[in-house]
Amino acid sequence: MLDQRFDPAEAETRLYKAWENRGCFKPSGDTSAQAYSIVIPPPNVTGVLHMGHALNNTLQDVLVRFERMRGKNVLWQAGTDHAGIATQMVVERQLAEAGNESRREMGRDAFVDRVWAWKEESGGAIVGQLKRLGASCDWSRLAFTMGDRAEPDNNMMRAVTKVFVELYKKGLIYRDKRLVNWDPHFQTAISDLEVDQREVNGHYWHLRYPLADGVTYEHPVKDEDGNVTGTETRDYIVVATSRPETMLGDTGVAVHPEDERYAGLIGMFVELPIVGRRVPIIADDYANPEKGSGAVKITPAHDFNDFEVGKRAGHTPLNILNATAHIVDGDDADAAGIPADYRGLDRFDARKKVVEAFEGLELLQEIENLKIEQPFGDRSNVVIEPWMTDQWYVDAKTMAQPAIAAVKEGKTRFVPENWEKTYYNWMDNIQPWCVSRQLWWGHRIPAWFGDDGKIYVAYSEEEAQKQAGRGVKLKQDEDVLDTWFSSALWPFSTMGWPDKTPELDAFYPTATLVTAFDIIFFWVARMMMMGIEFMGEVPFKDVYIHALVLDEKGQKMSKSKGNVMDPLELVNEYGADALRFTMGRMAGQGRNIRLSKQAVESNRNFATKLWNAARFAEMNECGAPGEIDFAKVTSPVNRWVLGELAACEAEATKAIAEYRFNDAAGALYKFIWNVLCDWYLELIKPLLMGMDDTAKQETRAVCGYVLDESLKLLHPFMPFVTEELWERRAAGRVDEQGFLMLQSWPEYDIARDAEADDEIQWVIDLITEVRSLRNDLGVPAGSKIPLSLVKAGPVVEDRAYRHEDILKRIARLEDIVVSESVPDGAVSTVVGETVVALGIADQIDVDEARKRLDKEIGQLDKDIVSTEKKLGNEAFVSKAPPEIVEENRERIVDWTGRREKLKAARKSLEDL
RNA sequence: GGGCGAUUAGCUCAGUGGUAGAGCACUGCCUUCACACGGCAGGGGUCGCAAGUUCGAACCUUGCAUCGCCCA
Repeated sequence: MLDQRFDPAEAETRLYKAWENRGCFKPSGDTSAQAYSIVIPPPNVTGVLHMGHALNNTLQDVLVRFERMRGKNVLWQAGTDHAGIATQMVVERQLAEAGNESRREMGRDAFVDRVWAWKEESGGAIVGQLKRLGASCDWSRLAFTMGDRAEPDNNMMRAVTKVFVELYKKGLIYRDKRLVNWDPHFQTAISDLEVDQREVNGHYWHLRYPLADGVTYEHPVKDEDGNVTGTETRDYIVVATSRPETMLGDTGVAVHPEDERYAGLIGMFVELPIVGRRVPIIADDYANPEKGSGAVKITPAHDFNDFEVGKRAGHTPLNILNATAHIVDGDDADAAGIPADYRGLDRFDARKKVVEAFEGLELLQEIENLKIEQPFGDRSNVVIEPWMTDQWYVDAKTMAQPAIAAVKEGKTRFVPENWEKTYYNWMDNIQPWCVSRQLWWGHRIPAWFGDDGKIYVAYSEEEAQKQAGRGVKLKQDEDVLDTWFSSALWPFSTMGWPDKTPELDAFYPTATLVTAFDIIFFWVARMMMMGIEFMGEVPFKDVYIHALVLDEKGQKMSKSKGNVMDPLELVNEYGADALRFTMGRMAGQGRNIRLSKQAVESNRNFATKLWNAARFAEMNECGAPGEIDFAKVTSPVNRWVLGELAACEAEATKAIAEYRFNDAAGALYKFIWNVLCDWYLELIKPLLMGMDDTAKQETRAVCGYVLDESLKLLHPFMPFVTEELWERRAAGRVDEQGFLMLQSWPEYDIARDAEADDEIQWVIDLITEVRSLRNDLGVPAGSKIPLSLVKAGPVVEDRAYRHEDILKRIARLEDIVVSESVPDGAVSTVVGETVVALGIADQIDVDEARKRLDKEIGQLDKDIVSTEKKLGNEAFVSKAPPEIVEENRERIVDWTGRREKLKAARKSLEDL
């Protein structure tokens, strides 16, 4: 006997282990079957499972379980990435907390050893968490972007080296000095995508730069309303800046070429305070006349826009900051003319000192308070500096072209389609991809600097030495590659590339990539470029972009807002199935998911409902019949439910195949709860308890069959409760037939039986109508009442006879008779074509009954009038499709008939 | 400023030209032999606003408003 409820905590780990131990997650290896593969977006090795992962992996698991059941040879490739900065940060923090020597003190090799040790010990906790969720990845192939340390020659490492070397040979990787986003905390370049633009309270300091050579000009003066009232003579020009310290590196002041105020100053010079440098006033469109004073200081070495302006004007950038964001010392300081007392100052101290100096010189015109956008490192949380350094770049612009074409040609398809635009937008404006990072944890760049001043890129130091020739001393580049460089190879490196492997033959290109939109830039684009370049084929056919998971108010979950929901807590409380089904039901295309505990709870209830349906089946000996021959099923209710089952299967199958997860989950929910539990199980109770043995056997078989089939259909979404029931419903079944997760996805040889459908629908309508009347009129729930079918024809009489037991049972009827007229003391209504009379007048408020009828008659009046009006419209009749016109005509006939009968019923109440 | 999207019942959302829907919440009744994590029955919406196209618009077009996200 089944317990009253499913116990997820007990069953989930047990079932998961059983699946894993029997190798259910591995590809079937059936090479005659169609291959289906998904590579997991590798979670960060330092990561913990968040809602985004829960959604992402639930959807992948639904697809993978579905396709496995459909008989495909399925690989869901698992793995994690090494997350350069994040991991290095974790280990550095540990060192600091333990009071150990720092990274720099212990040296590179020791530190990297330490990171590997951490990775082996506590990295990849998220793998265990994915298992809790039920993710059926092939863990035996668990990959890591840096490969297996015990095997230094592993393919993951070789893949990265090969890609770097070959791209370099093709000129698609090069070294360049440009501005990068520099993280002064980690002292490394980071990508645009790792920079958070945050709005913070800041200031605009309006600084007066004295004009050189005694030049003056007339500057317009405005009154409070902004009207120009006159001019004043100025021997300075005002620039506004949120970063006054950068003035030490200014190379000019820019004004808009059409800004009349400053037209006469173009070509003149200012004399920079503090550093005493003469710099030119130039014309450039970048200066915005509307913003601040309209004049903007230009610091090419420390601002991306200024860099471009400086380049146009031919200025040499002056670097004033070092790697830790302190003012430079030495040659750079000399070049910029930085006074001794500024050298070595922290950037924020320097800012104070510059402002004080301007104040002292009476050159500080104004301090404006306002919100400014400031760049922060998403890992370090410090302000990012644009900084000039030598870095390695991938020529993304060139590599993007075939990647763009592949989507245009439909080789890769975005679902939903509109994400193509985001992809194109990003790809069309793609910047050189800076792939070097000043970190120790990662793939060391295979480049060697010779003492001959040349760079040698090679597979190994030996090879580099060969290139350089004897006598040249080589030193390998200290830097490592961006984590995304190796992640970009994921769809083929995880399958063994650069070696030729059976996996690559079978599973590349992958079928689908499942990811959130914020990863389109990070990852999808880069995999496209690398996949096409090295495999000659796109890495995936479909890219399914799913929603973001927000809190119930629609806000992004974040630690600082304190609205983070932990998926594992929800799994513990409600079970993995409940969370998964919630994700599935809410995963509509193009919509974000607002997750609430309540939603998860209601889906847990759904699991309980299913469980209890199985419990009912067990109590009534509805076992597991295996197959059912639809042609031999005779009872209308059984033929009806089989038709409903087949319709549900068709809808669910189509929906999953089209990534409409919410539609699939919705169809299953409706079928199992509203069709199977609400009606079918109720309708068959008399058959199961009755004396007709043939009908009983048929019903037991159909009920058991429909239940087992429901388990199959629901399995991709709710793997645990369905697997548990699969086993519990038929002892020993798993040993004989295998797990539910390995059963074949249903394909039915079942047609809808219109006659059975009509009949059951009539029964449902009658029951519903009687219940509604009873409730509305306050008939006591327990009282049994007589029902008359007035002037019922043979079809209705037949149905009433056939379903007498169930009608009596759930409509609480005393008896059912066919009569010539509405009996005295009866209140009537209409079901289908038939007037149905209930002998309840003595138990109810007759006024209520009259009101109820009046209301419905009134509604019909309105509907009939509006439809008649429509049909009276010549334009409608002549232009609308004939079937629509016909539909409206039929509607009028139906409604009028119904109205007449209701009016008669109303009349019969007059006398009471 | 550019792009994308949203606006339908109290809440979360389906619904892409033909009688406005679901889940949750709410109200009433019911502890009936699968399930109170339940059953039954109800109430509740001029589909953001305006104009247009159309016989007919929640749906198509345009404009506006509000909100969200991404990019600059």
